[in-house]
Amino acid sequence: MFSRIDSRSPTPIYAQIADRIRVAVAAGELKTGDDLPSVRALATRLRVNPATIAQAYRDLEREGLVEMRQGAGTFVAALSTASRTHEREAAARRLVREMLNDAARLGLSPADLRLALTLELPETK
Amino acid sequence: MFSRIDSRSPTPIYAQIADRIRVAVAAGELKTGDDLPSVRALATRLRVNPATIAQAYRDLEREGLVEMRQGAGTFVAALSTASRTHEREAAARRLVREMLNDAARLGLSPADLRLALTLELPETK
DNA sequence: TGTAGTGTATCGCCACACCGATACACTGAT
DNA sequence: ATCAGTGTATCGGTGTGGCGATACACTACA
Repeated sequence: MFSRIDSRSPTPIYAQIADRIRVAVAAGELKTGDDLPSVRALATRLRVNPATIAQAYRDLEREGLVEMRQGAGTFVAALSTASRTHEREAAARRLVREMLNDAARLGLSPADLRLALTLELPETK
Repeated sequence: MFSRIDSRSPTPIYAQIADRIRVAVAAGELKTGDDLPSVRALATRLRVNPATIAQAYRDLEREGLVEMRQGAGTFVAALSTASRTHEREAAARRLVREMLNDAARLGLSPADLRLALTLELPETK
């Protein structure tokens, strides 16, 4: 699951790890109550510092995706699929708003974005 | 034109300046051949270092938006409106691709994005 | 050809993000 | 009550980006 960790990537290690877990949860590979590898175990496996793993887990906890229990471990949080989709919608809207901001900073109009979207965004059936 | 420069903003000063000029060009406030304030003039006006202004101008030059001529000044580049729109389209597509990347990193599907777009993106007639 | 005005180049300081080393604090099973 | 296993906290090194100070190089115009 954590085969590809690139310490020379511009995206920091803790972010790469958090990303992996986010998609695993979204894809259903990780379910409510599943335990993640311990901070130490994953750290030694990836030859990385425990604090780095902890930072990834902490980010996920702030998002409500996992729950860290000192002394016990880190587990996928018990969220209903409803609230989970709600979270995804909120995240998607943040992304879109961010893109709109960037577009405004560059002097691009919503029409410019619409054109680009029809070209780049995969069709959904 | 440069009334609002916030040195405490997370977006660096040179980027704020470049942004202002980009939207001014996009809005037609600056036309081909218009000269921008000199590096020094703008630097003293904004109480900022000349190198900071130069960096903003250099970024705009790499984008092909302005032309810097040593000893002479900095001018809005002579681009056809056709190539200008082409540039805008390319920039918009970069933004969209970047958003798609972020979405993938977060485990969001194109469908999630579509929903968010219908909610956040202003209608265009 | 001088000079005022322009962009250019280099250096150094500062803040901040990333992350490794290390020690601490808690929990649960035995 | 112990102890192995868990998360937590802190410090420090390293790299990088932003940007100020300062000196340099070029150009246009009188």
